[in-house]
Amino acid sequence: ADRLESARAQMGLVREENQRLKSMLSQIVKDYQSLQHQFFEVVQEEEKAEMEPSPNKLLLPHNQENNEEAELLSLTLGLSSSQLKTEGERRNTLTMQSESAKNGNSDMKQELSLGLYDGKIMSRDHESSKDTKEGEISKKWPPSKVLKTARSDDEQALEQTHLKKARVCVRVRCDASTMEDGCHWRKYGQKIAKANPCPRSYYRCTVSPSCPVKKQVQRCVEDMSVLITTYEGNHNHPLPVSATAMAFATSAATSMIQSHSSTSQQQQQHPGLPSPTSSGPASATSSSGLYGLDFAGDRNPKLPRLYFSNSTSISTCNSHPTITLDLTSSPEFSNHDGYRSSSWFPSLPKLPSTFLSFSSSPPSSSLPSHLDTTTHKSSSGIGPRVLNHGVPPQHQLYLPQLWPVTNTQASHPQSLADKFGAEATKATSSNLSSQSALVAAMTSFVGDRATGFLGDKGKEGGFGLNLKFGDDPATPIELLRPSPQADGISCASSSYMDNPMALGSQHGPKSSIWFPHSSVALSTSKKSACASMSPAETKDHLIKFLANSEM
DNA sequence: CGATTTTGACCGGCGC
DNA sequence: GCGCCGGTCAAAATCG
Ligand SMILES: [Zn+2]
Repeated sequence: ADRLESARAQMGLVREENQRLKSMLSQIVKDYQSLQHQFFEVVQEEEKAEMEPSPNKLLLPHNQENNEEAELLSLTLGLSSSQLKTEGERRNTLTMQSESAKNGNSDMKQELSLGLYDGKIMSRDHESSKDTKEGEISKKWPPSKVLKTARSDDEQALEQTHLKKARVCVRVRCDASTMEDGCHWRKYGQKIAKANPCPRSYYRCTVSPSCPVKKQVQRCVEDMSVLITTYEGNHNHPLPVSATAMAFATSAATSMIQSHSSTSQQQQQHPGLPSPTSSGPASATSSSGLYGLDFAGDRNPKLPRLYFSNSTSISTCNSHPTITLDLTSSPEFSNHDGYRSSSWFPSLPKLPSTFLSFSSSPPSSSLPSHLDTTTHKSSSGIGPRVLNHGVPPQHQLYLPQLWPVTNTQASHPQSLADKFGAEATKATSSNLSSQSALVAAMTSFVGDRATGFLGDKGKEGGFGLNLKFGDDPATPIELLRPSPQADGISCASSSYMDNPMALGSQHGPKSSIWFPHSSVALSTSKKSACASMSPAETKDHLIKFLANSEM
């Protein structure tokens, strides 16, 4: 009886805690959203007024070997570093002044119209934009001749580090020809890269005609069931909630790379999607502590330990700084782990390089190795599986289930595309989303309550995001979304998340969030502070950022 | 009919 | 300068 009593008490506490966390999280998320929104507005305005690449460019700080963003959002409040911040402000004012000639300097006025306007301007990429505004080419990232001058500065900056735009490579087990990440993509090319019989497809984000984001998809040579998606750039527009997860993850990773590379030059390269040609100087990097979200306290009831994947690494391929998130570990993690440690990242001592991993169970909690043996048939069937069963399961195998078991069912591998609702897909994508979303949420949470003061400025009620830390240790964190009616935001259940179309068309702008390219979020983890930026710094940025966009 | 995919031409960077 | 190579363009073909 006594025992029971205490147990009950504990449960109560836990529940309470849970509750608190929940509300906090939802709050945070809301804040975040509103923040994004504001940011977006600001950027839009700037974009509209922009066309003044040169000056901005010049002001761009060195470590800004940004992605395309540099040009598009050259005036955005640089999130990457504090100095940036200030510079950004300055820039802001500048542009404002110049622009003020036409229309006041107020940003809020044009918010709405801006969006539309923006959309129109770029109706037709190249030519139209070219002739529209006198000579303000500038914004077209499709690099090329025209930009030459405008970019030169950037280029130089890039050259300094010998690196090109950062990329985020995501490995995920997926049968569909392309991973559903919530965005809309248009394929613009396909090529068979050397060293990999599987053709590589090139996609470009079509959500906004001006969006610089690109991605390339290719199957993994070693394991055909693994899809390697490489993202490049950050969206310059709000995107459907269904896409925020990935977007966030990638943008965060990107900024991470940036900050990382700016400080330390450790790069490691790996074969894989990237062509083998890449053979730059690659120094091993212990990415362990580097990445945020390594919520220590696994024992701490407060925060669950999060690991994104058992493997995240930074490398350089074709002079593109690349961060790789490996989400393939789920079902047959042991295999992969082995594989990975042996061939994927040969030089990397497979240390628990954690980025975000979503296993609520502590690493130590050995996961039943049998798990892999049992679950592993899944999608397979295709291609050779190179598995080194023999390889000793690495220490870091926590994370048995990134996805619910259901996902392993892939009964009809190929047909994924059509039967979108199919279990497999659903499980996969939705969870992927949830996970990332979770990360996002957690990140911002841990990152800083600074966001808190943003209060309820959020116009659209944000997508109520409720976290529920499963009671069952085996069950990873679960993301619960409010019903559509709840807040006007769609995506009631995760299943909705799977269909971007539905989201986009039915719910319009309301259900969108924009993740600029926040470095803020990422570097905020507590214990594992990013080498390049201390939490404090981050906080500072965040605050400044907020203040900035607040006006 | 608009949006997207296909696919071979085309381009710039790089190593030789 | 040449050819390989990762990428991109863009016209034609398809899709829905
Ligand atoms: Zn986009």
